Amino acid sequence: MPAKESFPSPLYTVDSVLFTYHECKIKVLLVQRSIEPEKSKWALPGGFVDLAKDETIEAAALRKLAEKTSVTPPYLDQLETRGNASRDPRGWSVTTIYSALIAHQACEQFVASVSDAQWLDLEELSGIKLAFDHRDIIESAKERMRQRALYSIVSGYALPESFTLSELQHLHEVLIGKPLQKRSFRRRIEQAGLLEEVGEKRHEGGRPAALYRLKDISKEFRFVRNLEAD
Amino acid sequence: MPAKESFPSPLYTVDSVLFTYHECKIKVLLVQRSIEPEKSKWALPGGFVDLAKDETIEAAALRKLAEKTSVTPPYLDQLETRGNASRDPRGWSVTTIYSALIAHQACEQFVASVSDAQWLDLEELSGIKLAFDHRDIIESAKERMRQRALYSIVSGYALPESFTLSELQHLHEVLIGKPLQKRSFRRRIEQAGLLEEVGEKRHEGGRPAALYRLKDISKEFRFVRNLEAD
DNA sequence: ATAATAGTGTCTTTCAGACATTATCTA
DNA sequence: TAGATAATGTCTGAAAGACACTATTAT
Repeated sequence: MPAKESFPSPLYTVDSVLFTYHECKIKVLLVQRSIEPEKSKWALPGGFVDLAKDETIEAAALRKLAEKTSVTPPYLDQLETRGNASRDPRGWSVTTIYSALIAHQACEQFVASVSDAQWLDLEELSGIKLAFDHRDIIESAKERMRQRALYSIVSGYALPESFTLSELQHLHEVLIGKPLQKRSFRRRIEQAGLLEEVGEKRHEGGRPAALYRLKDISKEFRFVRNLEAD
Repeated sequence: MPAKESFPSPLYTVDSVLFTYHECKIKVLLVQRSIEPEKSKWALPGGFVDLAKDETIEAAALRKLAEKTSVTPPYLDQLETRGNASRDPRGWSVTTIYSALIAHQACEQFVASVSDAQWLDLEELSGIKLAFDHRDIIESAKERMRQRALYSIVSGYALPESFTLSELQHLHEVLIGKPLQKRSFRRRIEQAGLLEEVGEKRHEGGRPAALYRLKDISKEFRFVRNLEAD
């Protein structure tokens, strides 16, 4: 057995992949780093836990998000934790990653008003310099979102509080990457009673669509059968 | 904005919930703490990352498990990370929890030979003093195992390398907490091609059962439809 | 009326549930 | 032979896929 050791702790941070949906695209919130290392590169919103202020790591993630968006997202879910000797040039570091969703309109103003935060299309990521292993993390968060779209409707938290079924379906189609059967999509949502009707709405031509909002149970609900993938 | 701060790191550890299956029971590996805090209470195998020796947090978890069982488990999966100001009396602490599976026979000898490690029935947990929030963590790992049993057969890694379909089904029944339809269980496994046949085996009375081993694809495979729960 | 989008009817397909039947062993 | 466990046949039922059809609006 080894002798008594001191065990310095690794650096520990929390980061969030905050998604939204706007103009038929999935977007992710990025902030520009103002300090070394990786200064001026774009990164996920996050940072060190404030041991005095934060009660939990989740609270730390929410605090960091609120600093960048002025609001706290209605959906936050722990994704995974990555830790190794090489992801941060400062040395051994660990980060717990949260996946979050918010309506674009809810923080559009605020994000547009600051220069160090922006919404970026998932498609445009390839051209951007990202800090640390954040590109890989976003990829993994995206894949989890895609899987979730097959058996839940939590992705609806990326929409405004009220939305049409067509909007919700289209969001799912973008996430999954292929078209869905309207009948199947609506049938299961109705059967599970996941939505609440609110009013009516007019569109560019066509019959007006009913508006819905997510019931709280949608957050936990999982369909027992997945939609078709690939 | 706050002034420049120092940001002390929280304590960071990795812990594993190592399950196995023996004599029709699910068991979890516990180790007795030899030092304060929570000295002499039973705890999950784990501890601090060794920044010099461990390349990743997963490697740290495996190293800790190997110290207690002498072998590395064939299945290891990151469960969740918990971090708050109150779970450890020493102060702010964070732990990343892995869920692992191993055949009972693979480490039976070793575990039986040391006094500070034991396999404990999930049912017997209520009578034992557990350190920190480990009881709650085990509960959460157990629930995840149960969910997985509905759409995958990874729980088979808690069995010896070769096993019968009846054994695998019974393990699933214990995890899920209710009997399963033999036909449904076998049909989906065969259709997905998750197992490999190996030989024959004799039992206490009755027709001999074919022996199978898990194919590697079983680790990633998910059925699109869950078995019935509740 | 036409175009556009929302919403429904209904038939097919897939796969799990239920349970009976056959197969192969031991005592 | 009976008893036990393994393995399969097959019918039913639930829910998704496919796609045509109707409904309601704007122009």
